[in-house]
Amino acid sequence: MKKPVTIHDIAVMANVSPATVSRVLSNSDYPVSQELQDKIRQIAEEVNYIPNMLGKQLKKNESTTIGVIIPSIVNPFYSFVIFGIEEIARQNDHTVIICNSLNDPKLEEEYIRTIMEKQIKGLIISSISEDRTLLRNCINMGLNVVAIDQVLEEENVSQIKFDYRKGGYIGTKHLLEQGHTHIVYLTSKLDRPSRKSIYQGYVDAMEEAGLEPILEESNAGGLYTSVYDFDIGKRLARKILKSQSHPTAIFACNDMMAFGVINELSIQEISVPQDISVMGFDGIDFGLMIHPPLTTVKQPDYEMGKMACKLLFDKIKGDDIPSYDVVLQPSLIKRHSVKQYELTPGLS
Amino acid sequence: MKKPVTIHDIAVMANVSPATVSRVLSNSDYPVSQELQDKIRQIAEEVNYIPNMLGKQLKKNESTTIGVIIPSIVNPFYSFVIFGIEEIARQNDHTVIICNSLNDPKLEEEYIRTIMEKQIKGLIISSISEDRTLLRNCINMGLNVVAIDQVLEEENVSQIKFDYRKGGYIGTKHLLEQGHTHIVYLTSKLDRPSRKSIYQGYVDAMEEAGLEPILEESNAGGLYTSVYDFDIGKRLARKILKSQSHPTAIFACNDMMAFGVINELSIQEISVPQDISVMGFDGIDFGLMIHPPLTTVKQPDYEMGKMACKLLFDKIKGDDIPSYDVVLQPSLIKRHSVKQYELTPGLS
DNA sequence: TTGTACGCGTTATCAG
DNA sequence: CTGATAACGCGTACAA
Repeated sequence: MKKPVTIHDIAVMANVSPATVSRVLSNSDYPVSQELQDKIRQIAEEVNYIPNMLGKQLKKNESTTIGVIIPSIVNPFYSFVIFGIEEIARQNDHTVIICNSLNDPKLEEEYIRTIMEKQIKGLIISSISEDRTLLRNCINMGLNVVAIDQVLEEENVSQIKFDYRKGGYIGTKHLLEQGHTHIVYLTSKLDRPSRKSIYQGYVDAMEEAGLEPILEESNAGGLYTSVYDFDIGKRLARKILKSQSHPTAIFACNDMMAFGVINELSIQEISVPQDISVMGFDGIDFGLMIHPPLTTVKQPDYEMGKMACKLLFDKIKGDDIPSYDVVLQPSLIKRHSVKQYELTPGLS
Repeated sequence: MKKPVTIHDIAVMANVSPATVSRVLSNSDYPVSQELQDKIRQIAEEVNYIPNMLGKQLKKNESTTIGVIIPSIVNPFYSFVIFGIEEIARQNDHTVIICNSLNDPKLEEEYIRTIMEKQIKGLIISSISEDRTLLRNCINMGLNVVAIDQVLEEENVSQIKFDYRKGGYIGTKHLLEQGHTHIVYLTSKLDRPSRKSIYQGYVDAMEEAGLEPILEESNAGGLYTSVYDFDIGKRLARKILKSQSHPTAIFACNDMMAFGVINELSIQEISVPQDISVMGFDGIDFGLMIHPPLTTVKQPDYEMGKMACKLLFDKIKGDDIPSYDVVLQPSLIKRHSVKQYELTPGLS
């Protein structure tokens, strides 16, 4: 295991100064004679020179990696977000470090600290923490931050927002347009702004139609596996079936829960959508693999990641560009888990 | 955006030398009087000192990040692998950079180079490339490598293997034991050792039972999305139904394909498992969310990631420990996509 | 127990 | 156009 070769080594081999080698090998625009350029490049090639980023970054105080903090990568939604992020990062010759906060503010803080220590200049975060003092500090020290998924109202952080309320609204609206009037909304704990917004959209659409919103909320808090939401869906579905309310449609706050609902209904031999219609929220690919394929509200995950990363590089490069937010719009994916009733003439 | 404070700054504030500050703040075992320790720590706290890892690493030639190269994070299997990796990495105060090779040897090479430039000492890789010269070089220069998923027969790389053949064998065996004799094996292109091995296990079990193996192979090559495999499953299912072969069971080379098969069968109103049984391979969580819940062969993804990362740290720390491989065993997850025929007395 | 001085690999400044 | 030299922030012989 020999020592790696440095520009100094190459310098002595080529009988030039390390400065000249640096200028050539780092593609500086500083003028160097073609003759020396060729010579140096050839030697570098021969000895398999690999530049040391640490030295470079220490000197230039720049970084070629960005940090991403999300609750958990074991969630198709975030997988796609990261996929988008990584694509843009690669185009900008940056690499991505992934941090699963597991919905734990303590872990989140630990990761932010690590990111600062590593002199990373850019962070994309879905923050779960209430306490913003650390992040505030880091921003003041030059960290560029883009928030996704969860809003993060802080000066100088850009946000990729998503119109959750509208998502809840158009999902409900679709059910109404198909003739449903007895629609219950299923959700895991309404402890995050995003979840509240979806619910709000549902409420708005219902009230607009002069109908009574019916909420079924799970009080269980914050795990992060997909099976977990699935189970919540099953449990709430059972609860609804036992109750006296007989909805014609169920709107679940995410696709996993919707899968759970459909699963439970099919076990109890209630057919979807003939007996009860089901609407999801997220638009992950698996929705089209189940039976019936899930009608759902699409939250653009991959695009969200790409946008977030582009925005981040805008911030990192142009220090004079003002922070701006982007609000992505939901769209409806019509598949086959929602039944159309006889159109009621009164509805549009 | 003020300059970050360094140990030198703290040194002047405390009227001591930078060396003393370094010794205290880096928790060196070098003796420093309690008095000074307290003083220095307090000042560091007050001024919100954040150590610069770059300087530290440049000096000590150590790294606190490991690299992971996998085909695509948008694949539940790899998501879980990474989840396991990150957990162990965190326990060892390391951070993880994710590289999606997208099954492109060119990209893979690019990432390996980047990892070397960043002076990273540990790499976990599911390599797609045929050409090992670069990796060979890196290993000689001190890179520690653990291979997962795809075998990588190189001196000094440890491997987390998985007994694919056995997986194919026990999956088939289960179908045989349930009384099936007409079993067809569905697979995407047999261009990787892992896929060949599963198929081999299937063939072994069939021949052992004196039955004819039937192979249905997709010739389409290398995309990386889940929907892709799903579609292959659907297409191959259609092909089988059109053909004169009338299998009682279908064994798919991964769960996504199995989902596709089940989906296509259910669309054509062929009921699973009453008319045709389906066996998957992977054991991802979604298998239990579909109808019927998928019987499948489990490949331990999360555990694979954890093992790989532990092995990697063994290599990084103990430079005298010999490389060793770990072979993980498959297990059968019995759910409800396989029907039991009347037991044939002749079979065990 | 503390301080001095140097070097890790690189780039930027300045002088030639 | 090229070279010497001084940083970047930190750890560590060696000296005191």
